[in-house]
Formats: sequence, structure tokens, C-alpha cells
Amino acid sequence: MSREVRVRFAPSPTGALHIGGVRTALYNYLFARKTGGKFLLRIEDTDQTRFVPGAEEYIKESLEWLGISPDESPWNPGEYGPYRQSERKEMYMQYAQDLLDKGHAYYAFDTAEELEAMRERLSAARVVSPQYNSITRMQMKNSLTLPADEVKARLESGDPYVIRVKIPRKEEVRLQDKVRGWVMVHSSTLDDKVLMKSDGMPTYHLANIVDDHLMKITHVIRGEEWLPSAPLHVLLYRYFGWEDTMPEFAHLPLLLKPDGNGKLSKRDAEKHGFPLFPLMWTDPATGQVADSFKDQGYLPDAFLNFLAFLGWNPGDHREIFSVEELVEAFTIERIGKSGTKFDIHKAKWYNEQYLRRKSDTELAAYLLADLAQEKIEISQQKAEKIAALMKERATFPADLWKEGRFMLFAPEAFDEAVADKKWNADAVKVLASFQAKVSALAGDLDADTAKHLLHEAAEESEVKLGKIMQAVRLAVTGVGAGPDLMQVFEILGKEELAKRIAFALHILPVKA
RNA sequence: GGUCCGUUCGUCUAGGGGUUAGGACGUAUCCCUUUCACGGAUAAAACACGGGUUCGAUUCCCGUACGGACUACCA
Repeated sequence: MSREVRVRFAPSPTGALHIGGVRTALYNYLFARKTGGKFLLRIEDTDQTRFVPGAEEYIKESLEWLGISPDESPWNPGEYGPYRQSERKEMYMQYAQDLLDKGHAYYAFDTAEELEAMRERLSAARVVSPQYNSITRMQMKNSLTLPADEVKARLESGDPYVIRVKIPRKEEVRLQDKVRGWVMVHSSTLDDKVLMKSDGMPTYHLANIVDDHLMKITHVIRGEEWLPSAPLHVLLYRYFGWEDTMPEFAHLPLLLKPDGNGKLSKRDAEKHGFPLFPLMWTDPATGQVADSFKDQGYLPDAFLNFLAFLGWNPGDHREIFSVEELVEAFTIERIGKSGTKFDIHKAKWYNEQYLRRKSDTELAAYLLADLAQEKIEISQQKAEKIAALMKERATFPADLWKEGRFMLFAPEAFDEAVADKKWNADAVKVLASFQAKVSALAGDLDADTAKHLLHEAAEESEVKLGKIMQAVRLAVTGVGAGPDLMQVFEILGKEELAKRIAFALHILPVKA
């Protein structure tokens, strides 16, 4: 009997969802689609002190932007809700109680100061890893050391307490990870983690296991930072008696700094000028605004393709994958083991590839939107022509007009280096003649006609066209490089073209 | 410090007991071209180190180094 695949993305709403989290969500999504299963989103907000307003909406909008929305979520609940742990608060105590009853958990009354004192004492005694465990718990204030009536009295009087898991002294805990293979840990290195906090909220460990079980999760795909606590989770499944339906684990490699070593951080992003977040994020506490992939001009499908390849590959030489193709090709087995350094160059390359594959109509929409921001109006037809001409040389949609500004505005100044080298009497002669021909033209100026007229002008002046093309470009665009000139002429139209040449002829000094 | 995880060109990676160790990004050169870009071609560029096992190891095993994660009443 095989269960329907159910996977979840379980972020904590403590700020903007960062790129590593987005990748985790993506892998979960791909796996669910591939296996015909369900992808759900659960908000892990058991720590009220870290709750950040707006973070949940941010997660939702980020996934929507990328087109990887969950099948079940707080805003689109399935039959296993609620999908926010804060709203599930009442459910957890009975499970903690179950562990208490079975002797796999106990009450602990130690204050923060007492815990601190314990750690200091242990450190002073050169204990290698000071922790609340099978040995040290016997010196602490808990239901294992205190007389039963005192425990009872403390509980009844409302003394603050936590519930801790009772980790066995000597036990080998094994787990099979789909990415890493067998991982073995000895229970003596584990500590008695808090399961229920004194505020009545469960910790991640308890809530996570209970919810995954209740929500019938079959595969846990999450970041490698969770690998050290996975043995504890295995133990909890065992103590609850849920081992037969325990999900399979897959711990993803981490995203690392582009240079040097270490985990990818906000500082690296700032240093290298690349974003870390899918959408723009304003920190509600500081008002600080963080840049985003979307706002820098990354296309969602390109970004997704790039993200998928950060730690995964299809095993062949293909690089460009639509979401559908990613779903088709994705397997957990092909996820890599080692950390991945983040390289923004590859992201840009993906963006270029996707940009070039977009239709002129699609790109014209981006262009028109950008221009509207600048309060510039051009026709749909003209926008499409510009898009067609510029898309081969753009990385982001905004480049369409940033790099092609001269198609909308006549040059006010001319590149001096180019003028020095290329502006000469021959060029002036041909341009003057060409300008006259353009002005005298009866119909519209298209690229072919422009070329024809320019050839004519050159021949009449007995000048080789190749010698003066740079000068012609300079006169019309103000710079020495750019897209096909005849296409530019067509977009400009004959009046604008004639006007620009006249202006250049007037401004630029003629050399002998 | 302890536990766990990892290590193939600068980067992302394929591969796997015998290979000219493959691809992509980036870099360089050439071709195309009215320029720049695109596109095409070519080049430089890697198995961390030391021991085993083996006829043979980059591949398997052990160790070392290096890197990372975790080590909270945070997730």
C-alpha cells in the first residue's frame, strides 16, 4: 500500500523568505507535482516573540510570483487544518501528555538562571558539551528528581514548567536520508530538548512531528540545518508509535557565499549587489528596504530554472527547463550533497536566455510599463519593434529601453572618442547627401529603403560605406555601438532621422 | 570544544576501478558583422592531501586537512 505523496514547506514568519527557503519550497513543489501528490504550506509560528507582521503575506506572494503556490495552506485550507501552528496550540498538549504517560518525557522546573549555572558549572568542570541530558538531568529540578508530591504541588500552584523529552542513555539512532544515505548518531550526544515551552506553546520539534503526522506528510524535504535534529525526530516518531508512517527525509545542501566560505548572508548580497529575496521587503521594525529578484528584473521562470539547478541537475546536458520540464525531470536522487556557492552570473545568464525566448509582444508589455513609469508614451507597434531589436542584447527587461534610450530621445551630446576617430569630411559629405534624400522621400522610411538611400549617397560621394558607418551611427545615436542601424532608422522615422543628422552636422566640428 | 555533514576546472556540476575526466557560467582568442551584442568555433582551467585495498584508484576503505551545519523555553 503506497500512500499519496504529501510534502510541506514549513517556514517561520520571521521576515522575508530568502532564496534558500524559496529553493526548498521549489523542490517540495516539484516533487509533489512529479509524484502526483500534494504540496502544502504550514506556518510555523510557535515563537510569538519572533513574529513579524507581513511575513506570511510575503511568503504567499513570493510563491505566487513564481507560480508554485501550495495546494493546501492557511489561505486555501485542505482537510488537515488549521495550517498555522499558533492556531493548533490546543492540540499539542495531549501529545506531550502521551509522552509523559509513556515515560518518554518529564516536567522540568529549572529557571533560566539555573540552566545557565548548570552550563557554567559543566564548562568549568571541562565537560565537553554541557547540556541537559541523561546524566545532568539528575541534578536539576524536574519530575525525575523531585518527590512526586512536590511535582504535583508545583504543577497545581501554577509554577512555570517545560516538558522535556527523555533521551535514552545508550542507544544508536539510525535514519535513512534520501540525499545523504544512512546517518547514525548515538543518543548520548543528544540532549533532552524542550518539547513544550513554559508559555504553553510547543517547540519546533514537537509541533513539527505532530503536524507532519496529522497532515499525513510522506516526505520531509528541508535544509541541511535540520539534519542534526533529525535523530530526535526519529525518536519522537518511535515514542508516539508512528514509526510505520514516518516520513522519508531529504536534507538539502546549503547555499553558500559566492566568495570565500560560509553560509550565504545578507552582507554578501549587499557586497556583490545581488538580491537575496524574491520580492521587495520592508523590515517593519527598521523600515529598511531589501532589494529583490523581481525588482531587479529577473523573470519568474528564469529565476525558477536557475534556482532548481542550485543543488540539483537532470544528469544530462540540458540547462533550460520550463516548470513542466523540471517537474518531469526532477528526482530527489539527483540532489547533490555538497554546499552550493551562489553565483549571480548564472542567474543573469538564465535571465538572458529566457528574455530572448519571449515574444516581442510580451517584451513590449514590459517596455510599455517601464515607460509609463517615466511618463513616456509610445505606440504598441513601436514598442514591439524596439523589443525585437533590443532583446538580444538585454539581460533585464529594463535594459530594453535603458540601452535603447537613443531610440526615444535624440542625442544631446556625442561620444568624443568616437567623434575624434570617425568624424571626417567624407562622413559629413555622405550624411548631408543622405539627409537630403531622406527628407525628399515620399513614403515611409523602412529599413531597406534607408539602406538603399545610404548606399546611393555613399556611391555618389565615392566613399566606401564601411569607412563612415560609425560616423553615421554617432550622428544618429550619439554613441559608437548599438543595434542594427537601418532598423533604428525605421523606428525613428524619416523626420526624426533627418532632424538628428542635421543637428549632428551642425554641432560636430568638421576636420580636414 | 563536541556531534553530524561535505570536498571534481574560479563557479554550478556529469562521471565512475582502466576515460583525451564531459557539459554550462565566467575568462581569452578567432569567425560572422556597418559597431556593440547575439550566434558559431577554439583555448586555458579540476578529481584537497596521505596511507591502504587492487594488476590498476579521481572512483572503494581509513586517516589528515579544509569547509559547513548544529550545539536555545528560535525555527
